[in-house]
Parts: sequence; structure tokens; C-alpha cells
Amino acid sequence: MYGPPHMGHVRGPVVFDVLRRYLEFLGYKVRHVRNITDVGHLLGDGDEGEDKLGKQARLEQVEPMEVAQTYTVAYNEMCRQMNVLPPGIEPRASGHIIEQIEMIESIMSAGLAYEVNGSVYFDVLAYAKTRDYGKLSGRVLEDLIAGVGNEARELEGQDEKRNPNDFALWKNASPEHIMQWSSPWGKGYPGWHIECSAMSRKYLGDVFDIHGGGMDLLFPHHESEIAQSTACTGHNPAHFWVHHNMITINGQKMAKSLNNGILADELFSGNHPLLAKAYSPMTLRFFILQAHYRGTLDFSNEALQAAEKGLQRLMNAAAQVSKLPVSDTSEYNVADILNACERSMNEDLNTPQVIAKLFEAARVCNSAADGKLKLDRSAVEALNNLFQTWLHGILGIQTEEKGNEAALDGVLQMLLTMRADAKASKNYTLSDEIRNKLTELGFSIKDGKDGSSWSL
RNA sequence: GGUCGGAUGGCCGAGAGGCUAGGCACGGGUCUGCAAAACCCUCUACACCGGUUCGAAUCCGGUUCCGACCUCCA
Repeated sequence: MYGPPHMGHVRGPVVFDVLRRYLEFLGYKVRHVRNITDVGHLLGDGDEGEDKLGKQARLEQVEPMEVAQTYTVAYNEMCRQMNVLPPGIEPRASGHIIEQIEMIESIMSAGLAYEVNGSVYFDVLAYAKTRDYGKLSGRVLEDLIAGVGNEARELEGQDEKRNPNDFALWKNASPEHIMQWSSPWGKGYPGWHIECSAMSRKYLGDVFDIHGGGMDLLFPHHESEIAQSTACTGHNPAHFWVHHNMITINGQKMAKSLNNGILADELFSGNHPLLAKAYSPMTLRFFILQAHYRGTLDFSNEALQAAEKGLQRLMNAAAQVSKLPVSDTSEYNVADILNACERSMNEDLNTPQVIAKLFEAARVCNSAADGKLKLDRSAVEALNNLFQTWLHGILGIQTEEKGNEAALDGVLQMLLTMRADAKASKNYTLSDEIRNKLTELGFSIKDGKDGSSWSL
């Protein structure tokens, strides 16, 4: 958390929110933990090894914790806008230094880590003697050791390691390093992977059901998490590892060098050279769910606008279900759609298929509204249930409350103008009718010297 | 170079041996004072080259292209 939320951050929360909602729909009690990385880690890419939080803190002239806090708040706000349910627990790495140290000690006493100059490294080769390192990501340790093609990379701190594949559990901090804590090995800070292992273990136990994340974290992060936890507890910490794929923009990966990074706020405001217009948080959510989570997802104006229009169609249909004419007979079996939705979700969370089914339901609604299809009471109720449960409940798509205030005021002003015109032409029947109708609806109209005003 | 994942109609995106999702756009129509919405119809695609099969977008082999990851950092 050292920068504002951008398109690369957007997919995970939505995908896992739908997973959570679906599990809850199935009757499971879900404990959702989402951790915040707020301890400094070294900056790569040949930079002088300054930690990212510290660097950002220096640039903004604030405390590192302020940086983390600012962007955590921004991230959560983005999630709220996209109707992502807040996690049950949101632990911070900096608040779990003790747990991380304890875990490191436990790994050391198992003989799978060693200390060098105040830093502690995980001994991958020792671990691999009895366990499989690289299984999750399909890596073969021998290939990793060979490291073909990477000889040219100058990596920091390599000389301290017994083996290049070893990774840091604890790093010795130089005095000028802003974030540091006392430990059995001196002043320092935890390695990247250990925070997740320590926090998930604390709140979810030695073994829990599902661990999520982006595909980019598969190796080495999650692989190392498995190794650490296994070294401590003897178990792979998660029964299932769920990885979502990455996002591309106009067919290209999002990268600083390509200058195609789009911030969440830029998407919502349309304030970016690559964006033809603003796209709402719900459009974004719907757009994400129209693709399967394991495939790459490509952002383009055309694709986003297609999603926006499609979503509108779906919402229109859902909104009119309660007003559908009811017949004695039914020409459509809604249960088929409900069953298909559940089947699709059980098939590796296939939200695009669920959405396709919802569009089918929308067509049914529209046909019924047009009087071209007969639906009986139970069919209409089933349709209502379908949209409530699936569109709003599980997919988490809700009506957006954008600009309602301004629109309402515009409508009232228009009516007041029409009433003023009626009064001017002495058409008091019409002017009174407007006021009476508005009063009936709960508005109070006050005529003043400078025209009329309204309140609700 | 290695590992893994991709390539589907104008665009986005499901599917995974026969039943040829869905959305958006385009075109035609119904409706309509005009417009919009809605509805109906139309548009039959699976990177390339071989092979297996009665039948391949789907399986096998090869080729090309794209992406992620590849010991630090997140």
C-alpha cells in the first residue's frame, strides 16, 4: 500500500467478493481475512535499495504509516464504491511483528532457516529434502537453481545466502532505514512472505480453506508461504489456492513504461487520456465479472461501453419485474435459469455464464412486459428472486445512486417553471393540480417573492 | 533460455469431440407525433500446418504470435 488504487488492484477484490457471496449463499459461514502490507520492503530494479513505503513517505514528507494509512483508506473506498463487502478481519503486517518473529524462530528451530549478519533466510534446499518446493507453481528446483537467462540480473543481498533460492524471513536494517523493529537478530524488519503466513495462521488457523491472490503472486510469494507454514506446522496452509489472472489495457500489460496505468478514480471520473468517458464503479464490477477470473481481461473503451450498455439493459429488466402482467399460465420455466446459474458457479465460478443466463431472463421479462409471453404468479416471483439473489446478491450488482439529487432538483425546477407559466396565463386549474400532486407525493411547495421553492 | 497460461465473428468474451453461450456494434423489421426504450429477424467465428475420428474450435504433433512468472522488492 504505497500508491493509489489502480486497475491492477481492481480485479482481486471483486472476484473474491463474489466467491465470498456465493459461499454465503450456499450456507457457509465465511471468515474473510484481507491483510495490509504496511511494513517497508526493499525497492528493486537497481534502485538504491530504499524501501517503497519509506521512499513514498520521503516524497510526501510524511510518516511511512501515514502513507500506508492514506492508501489503505483509498483502497477501501474503491472497494466500497464497487460494492465489495468489507473483510471480517483486516490485519496489518506492522501489527504482527511478534507473530512473525515467533514463526521465524519456529522455522529456525526446525533447522530450516539460518541467520547471517542479523538477517534470517529460509533454507530452501534443506526444506526440499523432505518437502516439495515449487509444486504449486509447477517449478522444478533444479531449474530454479540453474537460473538460466537470469545471470545478468544483479540482485541485492545474494552473497549472504547459502543458495540463491533462499528467501529472507528477516532483514537486518541499517540505521537510516525508517521502519525497523527489535528482534532476536537485532534491529530489522520482516521479509515479505512471512507476514501472510503469520497473519493467516493467527486468524484462520494452521490450515484453512481458501487462499486467494493474483497470478503474479503464485511464485515466489505463495510458494514461499507454503514452505514457511509447512516448516512450522507440517501442513500446506490452504486447501485451495485461487489465483485470478491479470488485466491488460488495449491488449498490452499495464506498466509505468507504457504510460497506460489507469487509477480507479481516473476511470470513475473519465479523467485519463486513454478514456473516452467516465465509467461507473458498477460498470467496472460488471465488466470484470463478464470475464472468467482465470483469463486475462482486456480494458478498452469499446469493451467498457459494451459492458455499460449491457448492464443498463439488465438493470432495466430487473427493475420492472414487479410490474409485470400476471397470467394464469406460464410459457417459461424460470427454475431452469436458476439451476443453470448454480451449475455455472459450481463450475469454477463461471460468472460470465451466470450473466448470460441473466440476460436470457431479461429477455423473458421484456417479452412479458410487451405481452408477447405469458408468465404466472410463481414465474414472476421466481424472476424477481433470480435478480435479487443472483444479480444483486451474489454478483453484487446494485443500482447506482449517481446524481440523483441533481436530477431530482432538475425535475422539480421544471415542474415549478411549468406551474409559474400556468399561473402567468391564469391557468390556475393546472397550477393547483401541479402543486396538489406534488403535495400528495410528499413535497412541500412554497411561493416566495423570487419564485417557488421545494422541499421534501 | 525455463515454467505456466492464452490466441474464438467488427469489438468484448463463454464453451471444450456432434446439440454451433451472452453482451456491444452493424443491417432489416414491429411499435411510435418525433426520439429513445423494448421486441423480432439477420450477421455462423474459433491463429497457422499436419494428424486421429463417421464427425475437431474442442484430442494429438509441429509452427507463429501474445501474456505472466523466473532467486532482490511487492
